[in-house]
Amino acid sequence: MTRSGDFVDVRVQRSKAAVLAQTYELLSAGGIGGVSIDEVSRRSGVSKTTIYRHWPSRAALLVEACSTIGSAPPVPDTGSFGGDLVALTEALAEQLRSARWAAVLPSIVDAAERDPDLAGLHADLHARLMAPFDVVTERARTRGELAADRGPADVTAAVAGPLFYRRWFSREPLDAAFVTRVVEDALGHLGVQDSST
Amino acid sequence: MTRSGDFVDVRVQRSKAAVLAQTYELLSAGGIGGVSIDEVSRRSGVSKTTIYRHWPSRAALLVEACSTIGSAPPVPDTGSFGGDLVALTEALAEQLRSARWAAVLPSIVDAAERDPDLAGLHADLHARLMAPFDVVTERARTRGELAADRGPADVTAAVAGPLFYRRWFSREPLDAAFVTRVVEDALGHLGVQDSST
DNA sequence: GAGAAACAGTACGGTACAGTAGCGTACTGT
DNA sequence: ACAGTACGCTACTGTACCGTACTGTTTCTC
Repeated sequence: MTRSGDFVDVRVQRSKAAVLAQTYELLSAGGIGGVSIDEVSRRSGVSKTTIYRHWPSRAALLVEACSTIGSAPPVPDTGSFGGDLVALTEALAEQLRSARWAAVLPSIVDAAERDPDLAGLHADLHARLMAPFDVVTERARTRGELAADRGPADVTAAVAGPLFYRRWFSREPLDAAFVTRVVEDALGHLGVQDSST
Repeated sequence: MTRSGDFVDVRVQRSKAAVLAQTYELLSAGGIGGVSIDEVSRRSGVSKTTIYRHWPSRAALLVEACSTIGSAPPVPDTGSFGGDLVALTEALAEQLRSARWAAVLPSIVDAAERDPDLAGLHADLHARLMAPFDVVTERARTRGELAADRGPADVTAAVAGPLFYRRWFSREPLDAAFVTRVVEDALGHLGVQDSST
C-alpha cells in the first residue's frame, strides 16, 4: 500500500480536470446526447482508458460534469422581500440569457423524464437553482411580509415559470421590461406592497 | 399513367398509418432520441425500405409524427375573459398531467435548442398549443376587459409559465388548487376583476 | 533512486443506427 | 386480365459509439 492518506496524485488531478472541462464543453454545445467518451478523449488528450479508470461509466461522468451547474448563486439581502426578489429574478434572467447551462437544461429535463438516475441529477440541479428563492422567501415569511398561504414553491413558480417559459417555449427575448413586469405581478398577488417605485 | 388524380393506394395508406402510429408510440416512450427507423420498422411490420419510400429521412418522419401533437384544442366561449381563461388553463393542466405528448415536449425543446429544422417544428407546436389563449385574449381586448399594456404573450407567460414550471422543473403535482391560484393571480394583475367567486 | 501508479496509444469486440440496392412477390385500380 | 405499383426481404456500406485488453512509457511518491 503506497496509499498515503488524502494526497491525490497530481496526474490524476490533471486528467480529471481536463476530462471534466471538455465534457462540460461538449455538454453545452450538444446537450447530454452530444457527449461521447471518444470525443471527450480526443479533445482532452486524455486517453479513453484513463477516463474509464476514473469514472465507471459515461453516465457517472455526465453526472459529475453537471454537478457544477448553477451552483452558489449569491443570496441578496436588500432588507425587503421586494428588493431581494427583484435582484434574484434579474440574476436568473441574466443566467438564462447567457449562461452555458441554459442550453443544457432542456436535455437534462428530457433525460429526467425517463431515466431515474438523471432524474436525481435533475432534482439536485433544481434545488440548487431555486435555493436562493427559498431562503429569501422564508426570511420574508418570518418577517410577516408574505401572505400566510403562500410558500416558496408558489414564489418560484410565479417568478421562474414565466422566465423559463419565455426562454425555452416561446423563445421571445427576456428583456428587462418583461422581467420587471413578472416580478411586480408576483409581488402583487403574493400580498406584498412594492417598496420601490 | 395509371395515376388517377387524388386516389391514394390503400396499401400506401395502410403502411403510412402503421409507421406513423408506431413512431408516435416510440416518441412518447423515449422522446425524439428514442425513435430509430429500425425499431419503427420492426414494430410496425413495415419494412425499412418502404419507410424510406415514403419519407426522405428520419427527420421528415419525426416532423410528420409530431405534427398531430396538441392540435385542435377547443376554444371556450363562456362570455367573460375570466371564465374562458379558467377553462383553458384547466384544459392545459389536464393535458400536462395525462397527454402522451407531455413527455415528448422536453426532447423537442432540447432539439430545437440546436437543430434549426426541429426549431421550426417547435415553433409550430408552440403556436398550436397557445392559439386558443391568443383568441380568447384578443376577444377580451376588443371588449375592453384587459389592461391596455397586456397582450397575448403576457397572458400565456403568466398562465402557461407556472404550469410548465411545475410539470417539468419542480415536478410537483399539478393539483387543482395550484391551477386555480395561477389563474386567479393572472386575472388579478392583468387588470381583470374576477367574475366568479 | 526504486517501485508503484498513472498514463497514451492502439486495437479490439460488440452493438446500434442511417440509408441504399436488387430481387421477386402480392396487391390495386382500371 | 393486366400494367403499374407497393411491398417485404435480405444484404450491404459506412459510421458512431461503449467499454475492455494489452503494451510500453512517463512520472509521481516515498
